[in-house]
Amino acid sequence: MTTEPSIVKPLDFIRQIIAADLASGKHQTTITRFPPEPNGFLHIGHAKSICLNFGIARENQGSCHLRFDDTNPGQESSEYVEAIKKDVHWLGFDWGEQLHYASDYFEQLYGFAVQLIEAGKAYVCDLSGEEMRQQRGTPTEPGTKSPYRERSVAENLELFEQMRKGDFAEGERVLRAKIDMASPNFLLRDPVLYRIMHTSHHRTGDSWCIYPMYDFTHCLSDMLEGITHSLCTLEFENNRPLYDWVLDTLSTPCHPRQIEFARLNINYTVTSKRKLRQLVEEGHVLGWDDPRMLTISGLRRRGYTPASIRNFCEIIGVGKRESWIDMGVLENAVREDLNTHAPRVLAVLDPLKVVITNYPEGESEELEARNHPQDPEAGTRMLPFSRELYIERSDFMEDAPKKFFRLSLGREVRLRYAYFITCTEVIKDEEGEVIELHCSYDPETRGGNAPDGRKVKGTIHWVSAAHAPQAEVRLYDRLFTTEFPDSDKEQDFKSFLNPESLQVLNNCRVEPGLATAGASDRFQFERQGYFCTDEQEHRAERPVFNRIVTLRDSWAKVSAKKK
RNA sequence: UGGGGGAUGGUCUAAAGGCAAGACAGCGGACUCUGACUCCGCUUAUCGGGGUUCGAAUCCCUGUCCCCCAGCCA
Repeated sequence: MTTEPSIVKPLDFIRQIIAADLASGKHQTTITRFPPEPNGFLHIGHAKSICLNFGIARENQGSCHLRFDDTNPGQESSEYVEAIKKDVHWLGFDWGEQLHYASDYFEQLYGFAVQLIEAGKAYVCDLSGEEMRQQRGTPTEPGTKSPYRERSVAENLELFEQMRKGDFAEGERVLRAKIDMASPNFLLRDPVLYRIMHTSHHRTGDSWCIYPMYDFTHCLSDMLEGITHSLCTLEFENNRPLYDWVLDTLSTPCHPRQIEFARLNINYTVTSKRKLRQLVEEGHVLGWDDPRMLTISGLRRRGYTPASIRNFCEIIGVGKRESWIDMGVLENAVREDLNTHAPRVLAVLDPLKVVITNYPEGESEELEARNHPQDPEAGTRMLPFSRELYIERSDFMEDAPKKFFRLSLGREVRLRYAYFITCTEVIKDEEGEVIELHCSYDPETRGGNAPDGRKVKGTIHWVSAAHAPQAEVRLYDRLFTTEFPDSDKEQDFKSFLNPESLQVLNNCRVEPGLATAGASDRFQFERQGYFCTDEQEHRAERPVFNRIVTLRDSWAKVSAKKK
């Protein structure tokens, strides 16, 4: 990955703050962090955060820590930890030595809690969750103070230690900060710092039965790691006063600055870990890495390149207003990358047999084809040609309009890199379905050009029937039928699932070289789109391709408009 | 009826008191052995109302609309 300093891009508001902090001498370096909770797979929204945090660190020769925010053991697992590490690496980022877990700080965090109690700034509260909720107040009315708020330091210390020892049942007591029950910000109305959970943790096992809450853990973890800028999404703006309160109250040696930015939203999909998990667990998709999911692993399996995702994250920018990015922007990012890098091949997805009646039976020859039209260095390959071919069913039309630049009875087209052919006869079955075409070819046009200078308007792709391996091709469409599936108050987002988001084609025919393609190899099937061998299921005996994205198709636009 | 944020073409992002710019989408055209790519052109925006100023997207006042906050989730 390279940074291009040639074009001076305006800095986003976060980079401006960081540049100012460096310029003023407030900081000598920049240390950021990406802090996922290991309770699910990363999605495209996380990619934005990853690119931001790791990108900023790289630009400033600082570092970016990968820290797992693993304070809620019921939800979390080490499978998620491994998946997340894999995804961050795949995206092209490296945390070096800076791999951390909030659970590494449990002992220190406990010590900070004790300090807070000693300072009279925290207390053990016996209220139940329901009671606490009732006493929290409303936006306009202050909450009521807990009857346990004025316990002595000694009693709090004793109780907190008992909580740690496991003397209480789950939910029986919590540790609360003593701030202000009348604050207009609910988060300052004596928030819970620790709760009792008799649950094993994926890293600390059963050594703890009290677990710190996010607001207590996150700021202190940032502080312990010397994070300079703690970047998070907008919904944490209300948490910032609490973030600052904890660090100020404990007079910590450093005080990272929390800055909030707008999370990424993309239309026709959901970017919420909770909802993605629901799709997986309820079987609406095949797994976290289903190619229709905008998880990092789904995008990888779909065939997206890391560079295209990074580029996408750069294009969309970083700001503070809530925004919805059009799915087309993501698709365009991968097209742009693949257009320059993906080798071109011929593959027929919906085969229609063509017999070249004037081509000798039992013979074949090889024709040279370029691997990339704009890149001569990509080289060439040889394609077998013979009397029986397959073309795309949609490239033939019996009653074709004038603007249909493809095959029709009596019309001449070019077979890419091969010959001009003219359709002479249409063979149909009893139902009237076209099952075969008879065509004649012009031997003079070998390679694709006519010596007499005559032109054809259309060029279509083809494969030689005897030489083309059969393949499975999976076509993907958007997962949801509506633009904002999760913003409907009445209807569940799953009711907008697109029943046609996956279409499996079993009878595709591809050019011979594709059988030996490796796992996750990407190609452009000419005139159709970009495809990728499936990282799990592709085999030489049974090639499996996933469609990454279609090519732009202005003919589809024209023909759709006429309808 | 509290507090915290936000409003620039259809969408996203710039412009830091001085020509409202770029990308995506859309439309039209050129080119073409991919109806791809590429190239050219075009349509479309500062939430409303006041004010300050030679000059306001930007500063001030005011109104409107949208998002977030009452988990022992993060």
